[in-house]
Amino acid sequence: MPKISDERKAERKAQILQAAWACFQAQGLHATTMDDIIRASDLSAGAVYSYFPSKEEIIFAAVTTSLTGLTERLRPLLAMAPKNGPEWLVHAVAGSIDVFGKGVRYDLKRIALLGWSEAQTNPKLRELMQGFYRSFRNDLARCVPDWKKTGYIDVSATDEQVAKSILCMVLGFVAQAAILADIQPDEISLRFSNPGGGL
Amino acid sequence: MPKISDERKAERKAQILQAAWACFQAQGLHATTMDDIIRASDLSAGAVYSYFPSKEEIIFAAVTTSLTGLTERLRPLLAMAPKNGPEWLVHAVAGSIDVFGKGVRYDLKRIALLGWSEAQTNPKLRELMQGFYRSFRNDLARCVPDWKKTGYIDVSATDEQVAKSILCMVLGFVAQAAILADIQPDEISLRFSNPGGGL
Amino acid sequence: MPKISDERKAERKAQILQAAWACFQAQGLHATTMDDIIRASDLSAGAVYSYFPSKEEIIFAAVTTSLTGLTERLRPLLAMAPKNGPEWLVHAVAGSIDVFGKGVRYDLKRIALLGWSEAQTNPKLRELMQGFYRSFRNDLARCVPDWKKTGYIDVSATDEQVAKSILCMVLGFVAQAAILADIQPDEISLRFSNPGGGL
Amino acid sequence: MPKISDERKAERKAQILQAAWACFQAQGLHATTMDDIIRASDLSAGAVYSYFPSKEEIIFAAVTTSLTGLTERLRPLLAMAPKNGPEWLVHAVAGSIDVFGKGVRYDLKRIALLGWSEAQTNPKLRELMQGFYRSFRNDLARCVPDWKKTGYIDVSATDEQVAKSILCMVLGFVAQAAILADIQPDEISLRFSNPGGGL
DNA sequence: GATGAATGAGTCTTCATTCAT
DNA sequence: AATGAATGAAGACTCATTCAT
Repeated sequence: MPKISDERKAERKAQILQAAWACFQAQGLHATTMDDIIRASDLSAGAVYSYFPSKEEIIFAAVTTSLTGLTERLRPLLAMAPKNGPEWLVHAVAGSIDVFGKGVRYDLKRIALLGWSEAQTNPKLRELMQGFYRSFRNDLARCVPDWKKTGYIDVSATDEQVAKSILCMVLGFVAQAAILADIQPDEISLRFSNPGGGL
Repeated sequence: MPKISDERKAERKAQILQAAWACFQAQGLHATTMDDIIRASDLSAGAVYSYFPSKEEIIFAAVTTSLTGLTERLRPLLAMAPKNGPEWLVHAVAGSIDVFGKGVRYDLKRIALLGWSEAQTNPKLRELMQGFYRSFRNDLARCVPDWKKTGYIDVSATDEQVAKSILCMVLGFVAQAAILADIQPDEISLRFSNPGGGL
Repeated sequence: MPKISDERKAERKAQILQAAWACFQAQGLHATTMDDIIRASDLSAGAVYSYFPSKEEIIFAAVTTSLTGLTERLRPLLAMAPKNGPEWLVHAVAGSIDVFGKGVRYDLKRIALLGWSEAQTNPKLRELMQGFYRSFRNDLARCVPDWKKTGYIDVSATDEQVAKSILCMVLGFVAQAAILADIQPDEISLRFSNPGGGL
Repeated sequence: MPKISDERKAERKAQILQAAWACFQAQGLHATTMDDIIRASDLSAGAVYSYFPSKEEIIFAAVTTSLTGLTERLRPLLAMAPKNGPEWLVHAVAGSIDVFGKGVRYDLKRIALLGWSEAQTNPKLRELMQGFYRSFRNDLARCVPDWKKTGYIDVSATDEQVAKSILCMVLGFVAQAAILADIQPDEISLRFSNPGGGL
């Protein structure tokens, strides 16, 4: 076999990653054996290992890929957020997460929980994830001044606190949808007022 | 040898569970070996197995214990919720989760993620967890009519949707605190109004 | 099973080591698989690994044991060397190596070559071996003054050079016997004189 | 494509063998993978396999080459041995081994040990090696009558025994130099007399 | 009741060799 | 002829669980 092209290489990597995610989703990160991934990817052990040096790297690459894909999808939503308001954004983001990978039987919400859990004990993964969520939260914070001007949200909270609160909403949606499986993106309501200004 | 008393038995079980959680938190559910738990609990393999028939049962019991303990702590907060409003409740619940087990180096937030993840592939655990969160959400829903009367929240959302939204807030706090470790319970803000009735 | 006694433990270790040597001698250090050793020692994989943490440690322990056993056998010979002369010592040492382990189908000469080879790339083993041979050579050097007095050997060579030369003889016997298998300990002759003081 | 010339073929073979030795010396025979050799020889896997059918054959060819090269170097020394005496010969042979391959970072002494070890379990290699050493020893034996005449050595030892003893010296030098790395060819002394004729 | 040594199926990973291109 | 991706059997090691003492 002559040298394989770079595209073909990337294709194979994607093929392995997709196989891996299918296994991870069905059995969990650790209960999935390399043999499962190897069989699911229709390759030999050696072939898989020529693309990824270890199971850990497959997990890392799989999470990275998910996070990168999600970033792409969130970018346009964030661009439209300032004029559409926070509730719209939460619905849009939650909706985007909800349908992510639906065509290929891939539930990003359930998979996110696996990643979060793994990040608790895997430093490299933890850093990757923190980077992603911090960046997203910063993007959120940058929308807040506009929202305050339009009167969408209470001016007394700092931009950062608002961003944290909205991230809570999004992460909470993911968790609740993954665990209880009975919540739709547009069911989230942000209509909390503050009667009399008291807390 | 004299039969062991029931209290002694419960004590031992608690001792094992505590050892297990310490390991789980440090290494994750699957990276923790029975040997780790056995050593940490200062018992013999046989002894541990006389209290729990398998590692899976230890995990299940550990989660159950956490959930039960949490339920106890949440009960009084839920009782005070109708008159204190939703933001107070979110702060109170998040705060309660935040300090849970702090005395014994036990971070409920991080551990919760492990449990959520495991519940994705372990049906028994999934059911347990669903029961707990559904019940909590129902309790929340029962507070909503009062909040609507007091004007705390928008009347157009159903009670269930409000409960779902508040649960998002709480679960999201847990996830964000576990992953980013830079959010305090009282930073969550619910002060979103709805200018012009739009969206 | 209750706690095992220290003697029983040492016995088991010896049992494993003996099994390992049998395999090593037959197949070489690297061609021997852990499975070979496990089967030969009539234990389970887990049992073997509870006594030795890795194959490398088994190799190291096996070499150490051989070297220790040999040291014991050489001690009395060295004590008698000053009065019996160098040729006697070479014959005695070579003879001792020749019969070492003959009862248990264990040829120290052939095994020594495996160890020497391994020491070329295994630093820990190399150090162990260097320590052993250096110490032996020092013992030899301490005999030389007596030999010089008795006229056994040429006074012009330093004690250390004589020790090196004798060690050559012994190591050379081991190598030659292992490779050609046609040399007896007492065939080694040291009767080289130096006519006319030349060279 | 044009057929490759025989010289080019031999060149390639030598290139592979040299690469192999470099790896063998650094990592040992078994720890060296075909991939190591392939990379070090700057050829493709297929190319290497077109010159040698297996790793074993590479090892065999490498040893053969070393032995052949050594034979060439020893021939003139053996021719001069009868008139120069045994000690001169030992120094000369040891010296020749010592400098062998020094230009190309190739330590014949260390490599010899790898070969000896391998020959313990590889019959084909064993035979090759036995042939070489037997032949060398015969050449030595043929020098002995002259040495006896000149009074260099004791007449009571058979020619074969003297040859064996000298081979011990040489092999022992190789082993000692490879293991302890602190002996020079001319440090070997053969000046052992036999006071009073006693053994 | 308690102990902890033993089990052995199962895990990840490597690597000599082949063969489609 | 040459390439190097692919194969897959085999290797070292782990660990949940058992059971003889």
